[in-house]
Amino acid sequence: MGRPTKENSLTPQDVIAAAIACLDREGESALGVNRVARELGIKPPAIYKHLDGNAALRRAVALSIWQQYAAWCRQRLNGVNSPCEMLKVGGHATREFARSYPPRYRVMMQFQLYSEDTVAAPLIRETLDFMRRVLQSYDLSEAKLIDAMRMVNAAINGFIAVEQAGLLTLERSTDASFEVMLDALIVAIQHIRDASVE
Amino acid sequence: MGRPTKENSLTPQDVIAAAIACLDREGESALGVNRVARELGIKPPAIYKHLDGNAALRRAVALSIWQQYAAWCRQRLNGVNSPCEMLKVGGHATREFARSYPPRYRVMMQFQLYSEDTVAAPLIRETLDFMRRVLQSYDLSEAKLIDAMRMVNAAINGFIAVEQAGLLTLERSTDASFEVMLDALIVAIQHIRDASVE
DNA sequence: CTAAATTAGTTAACTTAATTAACTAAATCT
DNA sequence: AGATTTAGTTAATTAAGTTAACTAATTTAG
Repeated sequence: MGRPTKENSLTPQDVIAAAIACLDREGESALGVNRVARELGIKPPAIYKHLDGNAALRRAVALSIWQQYAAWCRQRLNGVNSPCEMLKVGGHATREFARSYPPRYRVMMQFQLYSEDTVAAPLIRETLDFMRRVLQSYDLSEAKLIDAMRMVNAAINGFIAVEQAGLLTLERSTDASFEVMLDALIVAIQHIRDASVE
Repeated sequence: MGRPTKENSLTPQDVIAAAIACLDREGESALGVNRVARELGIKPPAIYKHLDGNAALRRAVALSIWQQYAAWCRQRLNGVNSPCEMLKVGGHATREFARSYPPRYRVMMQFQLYSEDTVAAPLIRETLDFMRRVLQSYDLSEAKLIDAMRMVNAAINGFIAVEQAGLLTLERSTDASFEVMLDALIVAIQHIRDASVE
């Protein structure tokens, strides 16, 4: 039985969307050519007409999620102007994204970036660039700005990773701990600014 | 071809050690029953006499790595007494462990802890308990102590995760950024201590 | 000291996933 | 209308995980 009409035929975007649907419903192990083909009602080899195998599928999904995350943050940061507020809103936006779509967050974070990667590198750099703009208002030297970016990024994503791994079992609200951390990070940034360069 | 003498027969520990050897040499994808059986010179089904399949193997490996990490940190912290130094030494020890054995670090961190887990939970809790002892000398209330633990843990492990994902590509020494972060965290802890409880 | 019971391994067979190759027929282009 | 493209197909290969049935060396009990 041949192929359906062209209008009904799939695009790489359709495949990626189906993969993300599987991912959301069944977790990372569902992110495979066979599972996604079943989701789309086609046979596994047909996937190869749109994306070159499992690795390419994973990569395309990760890039798509990075874009979703960028849009998610952009929307929430719209209209926020004070650097301190931007940092907090950005932190909450990231955590909210991770809590809304845990498997997407995991795939996004596990994505291995190779510096030669001419598609992924600019996308991810751009996504993180808003943080640079936020921190720029703290009037830091270039090296200190990078240090601050790395710290904030590490703390926020590290918190979320630990939280999602189920390692925050102590008797204390994780929401409150996160809020306290964001405040403490702002103080830490100021410390980096004021520290003498050794 | 029956079985070898009992003295030559394998133990679960042997299987775990072989699995970690595969992991170190070939990365996470080598962490499977078949690959490990080949490493040991036996057939895949024989693994099941020692560990109940792939999931159990992964779990046992993760727990073993947690223990190695605990020993690694204990050794480096031996003799260090000032809380500030302990925090820094602990941070460096963790990063050094991750850089020495990247796949082990990844497996350890990806290990999903379920609170019902009566074997893993105490082990991991105990491993992180030294941090509690360090922070206790900062004289924090219980809630603040938990907040500080979560922040320090998040920042250190987040930094390492981002570093290992290859996302630290900017023109700035990652060693220096890490050092700056540890100093800033100490200030952040003091801020948590001094902050009024809202 | 022999006979029974254990048990660490085996082989054989099944399932599922990824992948490649060869094929088919609908849609498009001249 | 006929040639070409191409989105799908089926068939076959490889590899991993798993289960079941078997085997023979070791241990243990009588």
